[in-house]
Amino acid sequence: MKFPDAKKQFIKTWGTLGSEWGINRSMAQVHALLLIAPKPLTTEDVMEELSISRGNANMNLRDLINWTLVSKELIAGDRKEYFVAEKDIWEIARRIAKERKRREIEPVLKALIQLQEFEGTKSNLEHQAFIDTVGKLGKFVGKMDKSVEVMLKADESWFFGTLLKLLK
Amino acid sequence: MKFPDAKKQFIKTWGTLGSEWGINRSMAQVHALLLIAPKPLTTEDVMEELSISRGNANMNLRDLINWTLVSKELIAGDRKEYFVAEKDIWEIARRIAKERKRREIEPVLKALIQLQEFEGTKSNLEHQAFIDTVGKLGKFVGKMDKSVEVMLKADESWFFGTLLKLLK
DNA sequence: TTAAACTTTCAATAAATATTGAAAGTTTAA
DNA sequence: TTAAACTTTCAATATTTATTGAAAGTTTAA
Repeated sequence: MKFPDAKKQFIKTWGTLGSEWGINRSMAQVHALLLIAPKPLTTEDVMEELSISRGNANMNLRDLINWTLVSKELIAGDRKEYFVAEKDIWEIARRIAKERKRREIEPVLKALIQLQEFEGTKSNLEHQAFIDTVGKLGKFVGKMDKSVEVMLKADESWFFGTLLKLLK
Repeated sequence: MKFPDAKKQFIKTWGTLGSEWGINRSMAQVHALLLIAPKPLTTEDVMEELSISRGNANMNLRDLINWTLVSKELIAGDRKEYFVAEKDIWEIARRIAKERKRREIEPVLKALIQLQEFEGTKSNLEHQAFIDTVGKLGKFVGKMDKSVEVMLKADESWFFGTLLKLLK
């Protein structure tokens, strides 16, 4: 396989994964492109490589910066903005985990805890099933949240090495 | 908060989480409804409770069955099909993990391994950056895959117990 | 200042995805 | 058998989400 095809294939694969995980396909593709770029790219580079519009490239780059997966880089003597992706895979995983925890797990946890205030009637089957499920789900999501915290504090070799060895 | 509101709130919360994770909002809502149902529901029950069409209810129930999160239940002397959700939260998590591993992680891993066949030119910066990133990503996704395998074999108290104890 | 170089915004449009509902298909009781 | 009871399918439609591109906004060099 020649380089241009390998590159296309990689971008496509990452884009597919992104969309399966609720992430905009273009955003995942811009990320893929930057992940394999040996040097900072401009908005124009991204537009050209992925055949997307300026607005699209700009918005997705901005989103990637919000996710802290990409940062702007200034190059002396050039007015253009350049972009680079974080290349350390473990660091990427941590940043994604951190954001998803904040954006998704925490609000759900909060909602579930709030729903635990519902008291209901002891003799009412529907009420009891609700209380039971919401209680168990709340506990579970709480543990998930704590687990992500552990992962955020850990370093990669501890996480994959020590932990997984202990769990076997 | 009264029961009907708590119920609505729960269904809404679960639906939102679903759509953030690339799952059809209706499918997540049908799941939520079944999770808190004290007894099996029919397609009609689902249609009515969620104000969705017969076709929609049917398709989402079928999808949930494919995910092994819901099963059909026969009630003697009744021609209708009834549906129940798995209620054990750890079991739900395992089944989701199992399916996502199979549908998403494994194909990406396969693609990344295949891309590692690309050899490239030593003096070519682009080639070297590509090889480096794809190699590291492949290793990482491989570890993720293994971790999910561990989780699938573990039981809940072992998994969260060990993990969370190590935090302290 | 000014104007060129560059970035951002956003209303219009396109594309993707979900939903409907009626028709076709299947099963069962009589 | 048949027809009622029930489930599934799928083309049409609606809804949501992503993309475009030109205009507005910002920054910088001269």
